[in-house]
Amino acid sequence: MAGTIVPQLNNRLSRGFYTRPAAEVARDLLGQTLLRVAENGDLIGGKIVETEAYLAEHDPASHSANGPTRRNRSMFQQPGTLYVYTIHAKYCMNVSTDRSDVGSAVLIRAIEPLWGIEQMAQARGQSDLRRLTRGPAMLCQALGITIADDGIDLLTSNKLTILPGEAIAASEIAAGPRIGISRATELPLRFYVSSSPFKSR
DNA sequence: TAAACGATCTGCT
DNA sequence: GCAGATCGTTTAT
Repeated sequence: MAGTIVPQLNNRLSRGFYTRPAAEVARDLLGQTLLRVAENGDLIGGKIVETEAYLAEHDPASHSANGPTRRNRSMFQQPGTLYVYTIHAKYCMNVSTDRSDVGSAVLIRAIEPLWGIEQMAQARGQSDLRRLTRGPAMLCQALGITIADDGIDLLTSNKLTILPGEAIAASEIAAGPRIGISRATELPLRFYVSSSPFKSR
């Protein structure tokens, strides 16, 4: 069982992994391991099964479309920086990609819970495995990620990182329109593992 | 400083 | 499946 394998924190995805166009990073994050290290050392996380790319240029749906602001500044930090924002009174997490100065990121929308399921259930006030991390705000609540985590570096943080996971077969990877946006709705920048019951739709 | 708007979720049918 | 809650950020006055 995958959940019994203890993740090795010294084996993180590299800076170079994130230093590529957002769509590539979004696709390649599928299957990787998102891991939260709790205050008491508990490991909480799982396999990334759904992401969305927000591009550096010509993407009116991106928070960075009108340049840097106080809110989106983490998108303009070095690749691998966490960008947490509030929307509808909830939190969503992204990872900065591409180059520091262009403001692109990948939204992590859903994971398959593998480690710390008890802790996630408690944080969510919900025992149904399929309703623990099935959307960006649910995911943040399950992992205890808040606006206070905005700007942390996934390559050096002791609290949150991404490790290499299992490879996903190309035939299992699907792309489609991003969810919940009103502009650039036609671009196929949402990527997901088509067979996973943990993707948001 | 006021108003509008979401990269959403939950509860109820 | 859908209507309604929700509140920080942005943009306009």
